Amino acid sequence: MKQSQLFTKTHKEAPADDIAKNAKLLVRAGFVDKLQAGVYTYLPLGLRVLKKIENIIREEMNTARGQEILMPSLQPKENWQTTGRWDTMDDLYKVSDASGRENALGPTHEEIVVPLVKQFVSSYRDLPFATYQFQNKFRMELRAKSGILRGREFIMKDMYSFHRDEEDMIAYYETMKGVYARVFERVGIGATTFLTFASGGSFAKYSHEFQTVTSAGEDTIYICDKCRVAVNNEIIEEQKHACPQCGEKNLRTETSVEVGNIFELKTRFSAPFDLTYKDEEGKDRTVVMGCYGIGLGRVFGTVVEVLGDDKGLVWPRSISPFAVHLVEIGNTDDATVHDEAQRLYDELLNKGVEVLWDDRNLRAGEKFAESDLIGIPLRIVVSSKTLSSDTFEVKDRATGEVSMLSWEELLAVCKKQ
RNA sequence: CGGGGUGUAGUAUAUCGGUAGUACGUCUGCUUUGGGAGCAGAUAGGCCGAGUUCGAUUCUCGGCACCCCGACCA
Repeated sequence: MKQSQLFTKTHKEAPADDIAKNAKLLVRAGFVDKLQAGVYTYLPLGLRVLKKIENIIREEMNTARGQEILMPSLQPKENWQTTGRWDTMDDLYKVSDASGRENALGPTHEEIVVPLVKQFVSSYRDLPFATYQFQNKFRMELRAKSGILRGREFIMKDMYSFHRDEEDMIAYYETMKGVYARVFERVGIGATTFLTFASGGSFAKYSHEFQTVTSAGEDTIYICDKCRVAVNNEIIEEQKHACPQCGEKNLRTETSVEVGNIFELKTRFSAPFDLTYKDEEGKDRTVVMGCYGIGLGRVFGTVVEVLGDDKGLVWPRSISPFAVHLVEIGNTDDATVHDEAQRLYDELLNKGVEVLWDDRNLRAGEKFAESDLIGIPLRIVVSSKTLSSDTFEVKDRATGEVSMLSWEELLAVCKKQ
């Protein structure tokens, strides 16, 4: 894409009132726009990142045999009354129409997915399976905060699994731990993300969260470096400051943000909707469920918090809006610079490389500063200086390292995943 | 929801109970072109409502919005 055609612009200064690094950088770089507290628009660059995160998650959910669907946000009150959550869930948005009919704006989808699958499940032969979606969730947070980390409307991947018994559910739940770890690895926060024991709510002894260490977080976890697991502060009393896996008492304390969680729902939602199947003996049995969530905005913002530096965003290749930032400079008098940039742009596109081409007639300093702010992993400069050479000047955004590469070498680094 | 803070142009800010100023941005022109450049010109602003006052952006009250701390967060 040509940068001259991007309708968004970057800002030299960040909004004064936001403290969160992710909010400052993402707004400055033109990735997101804040409509109101906790409610954001994803702009072209930001949406590209969001979609890449989404696709990574989708690939992993499909690998886990999840089947993608899309359920509505507007949800009848009756469904929520069936589980009792119409009255007990404090952060539920309730809307009513002209005739007085009440709906919830979905904060989660157990109340919808369970009646849905009830239409299709009747035998033990129909189990197990899992279904998931990417969908906007609404939660009336009393205090939205930390940029896109805690919003009132946000996109979430929520998956629900259905099983004939707890044993089968737990086996699937265990595989999902690995699937989740792979997701966070792929989006670039694997090294700082820990499987964390958390409270199980009313369903199970523990649930599991994936917590990423960052000062922007709002949770406190205790990490066992031996097992690479952690314990959430909320259950530390019953855990007595010990690793639940090896018993180690010397745990490292960190501030972290919850980027995903998995729950054993068991029959909490299948029972009220009477979601049952017939077993081999023809006896009715209640379906056992698990659920698995990842907040996409959370993941997005967390990557910014963990990897961003004082110059701006720093994207891992896997979720960068573009693979390379082609920057031409000094093109005013010398049309050959622009021609060379055009040639390179076309060639890279031809090879399937995603390029953002800064074709604007601006000063070098401005373009470099903006390139650093946007944070695409590789920057190629075309200028009168580079024209005479057969090599390309490539700068690594994360390390700042500059190297001169041949066309083959350039293609290789551009395509490297 | 409790506590604290802040609302002035697209952004960041200044001053003031009496004509609202600066920088960045944006627009026009010229110069400049390897780290947010320069000159000239232009553009655009007091969150809403009530009160005090001859006069309120400024003081008072109410509302709303935003930020921060806390509580909350299947």
